[in-house]
Amino acid sequence: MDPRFLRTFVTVARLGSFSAAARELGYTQSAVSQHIGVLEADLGAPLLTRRPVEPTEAGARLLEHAEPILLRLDAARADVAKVAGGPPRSLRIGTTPLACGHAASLVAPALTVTVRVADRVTIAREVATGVLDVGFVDGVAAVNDPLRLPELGLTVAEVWEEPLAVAVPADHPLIARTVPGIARPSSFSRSTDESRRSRPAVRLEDLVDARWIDAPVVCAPLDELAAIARADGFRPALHYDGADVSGLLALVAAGHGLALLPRRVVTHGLALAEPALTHRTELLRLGG
Amino acid sequence: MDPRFLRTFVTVARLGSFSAAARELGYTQSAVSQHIGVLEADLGAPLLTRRPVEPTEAGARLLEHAEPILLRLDAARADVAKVAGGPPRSLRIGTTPLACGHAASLVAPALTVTVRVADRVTIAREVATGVLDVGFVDGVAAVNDPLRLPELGLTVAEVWEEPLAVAVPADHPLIARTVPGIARPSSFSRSTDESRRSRPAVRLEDLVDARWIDAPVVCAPLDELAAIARADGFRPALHYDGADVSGLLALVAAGHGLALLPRRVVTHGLALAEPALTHRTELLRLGG
DNA sequence: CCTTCTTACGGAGTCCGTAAAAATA
DNA sequence: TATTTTTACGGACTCCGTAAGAAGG
Repeated sequence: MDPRFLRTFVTVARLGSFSAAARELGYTQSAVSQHIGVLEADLGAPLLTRRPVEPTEAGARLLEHAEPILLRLDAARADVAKVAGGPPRSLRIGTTPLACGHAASLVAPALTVTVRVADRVTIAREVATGVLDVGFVDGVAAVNDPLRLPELGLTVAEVWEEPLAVAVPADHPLIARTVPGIARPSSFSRSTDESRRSRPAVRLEDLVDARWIDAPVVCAPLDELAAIARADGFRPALHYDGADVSGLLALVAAGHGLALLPRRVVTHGLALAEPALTHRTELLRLGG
Repeated sequence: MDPRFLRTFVTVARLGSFSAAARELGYTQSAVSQHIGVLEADLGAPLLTRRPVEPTEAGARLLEHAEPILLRLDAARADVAKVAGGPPRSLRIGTTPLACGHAASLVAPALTVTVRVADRVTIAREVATGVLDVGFVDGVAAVNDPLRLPELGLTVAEVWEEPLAVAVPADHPLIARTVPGIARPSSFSRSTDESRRSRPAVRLEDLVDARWIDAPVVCAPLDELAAIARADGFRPALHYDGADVSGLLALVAAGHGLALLPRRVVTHGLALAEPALTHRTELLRLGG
């Protein structure tokens, strides 16, 4: 199973065409056909149907392994290159939108610093492959639990955890029902210990049936949230693909749904009863 | 980075010798030398020192990636072979010692069933590579958290969670100090809710400085426990390499140290205050 | 010197492009 | 028939064994 063949296999599967894959990879169609042929002979099973070109069951199984393998091979190369190469000339920082504040905590030395914002998995991948030097990623997790990221041999160099809150519109019925009158803009920043204690916090499982906004780039994807909170059925009322927090908050304010975010960015929100759930930011580095 | 070359690299690193690796892999010394040479040229850095043969810094980084990659390649092959091959003739079950009870829950169909007992990582590896059809592994984790296993594309088909207890000798000072008089053999099985409530449970972090027995094959390794319980310094008083629970309990009874085990196997023990920590057993299968 | 690793060289096999054939819509 | 994939074939390259050459201890 030559990695090159695996690469053409995933490319063919992705593009649904031998010829298109050949074009993308700089091979001839013939070569691609031979790659797939060798792979199928080696594994003893057809991996793709032809016309239309789609993965067979065996091919689907292989696909699920091939991509992590190829990614990890790139990570290995990048990791070796890093220790082999001398001191870095520039610093390339990657960060998810909400982790950007922590990224600023890195004192910038006398280097050219560039910052790139993307989603969690992209950041992890690019740190692993050496495109980025460090990455800041955030998400929702149980206290002291690492974020669930693809295993690429990355190390978590530093960790920050902060409380969560459910962002809600100012006039959301849930506020009226469970915590009357807290929906003031400064509810979190100004509330005293006393007012906070007197206000019952919301349990996540009670909000399962509410309308949620799925904003996987900004914070935890809903399906992941369901796994963490041990509650099925967080169905999205709306899918927000932006990377911008204020845009998400505007949607929440307009009543399109709720969102689970770090308390610091939430103006109208409900405190969480789950103390074991936090917003976690991790600083990722390559190697050990 | 031909996987074959990676394989000879890890073999050379493990054996500390080109010739020994050649013997083990069925190559000539020359071929092994060429493999390493190609790898070093490709990555642009020396990977091994010669005489003595030891990984360089770059080599150490590569090693950390190479083994998971090779394992995953085997897993991919096994996974495809599984869907390609017809219905299985025999069922090979792997299990960790404490998960064996759950393994018995698998109703055995009209197949030849063989059971193999090994440690967690071995079981996971052999399920991934198709040596075993299913695997039962156990360990300590936070409630609803998966066990930390090498990422090999395995699926968790079923899960059991049960309460934990700290196994202690009948006359351990901790019993006298924290929960006087509970060290009766039937303390857990016979205790009523009332007696249980009146008996203060023990927090794991209070036991950090106690003497522990590290029994990584039987239950969670101590270093992992430290990570889960967020407490450093679980230093082992004794390292138990056996796979046998009764042997471990005998050592505990003889006062050689404490052990964290599922409550069902503990006769003299302390209940845990952490409700979020459980003994978890997972049924592992290949593929999705 | 003896062990261990490296280098030189050549045969067998692999990889991939050109070109022609086959297959499917 | 038009498009896409497969097969045939050959050149260049790779892999690995034999054998001779360095390099340590």
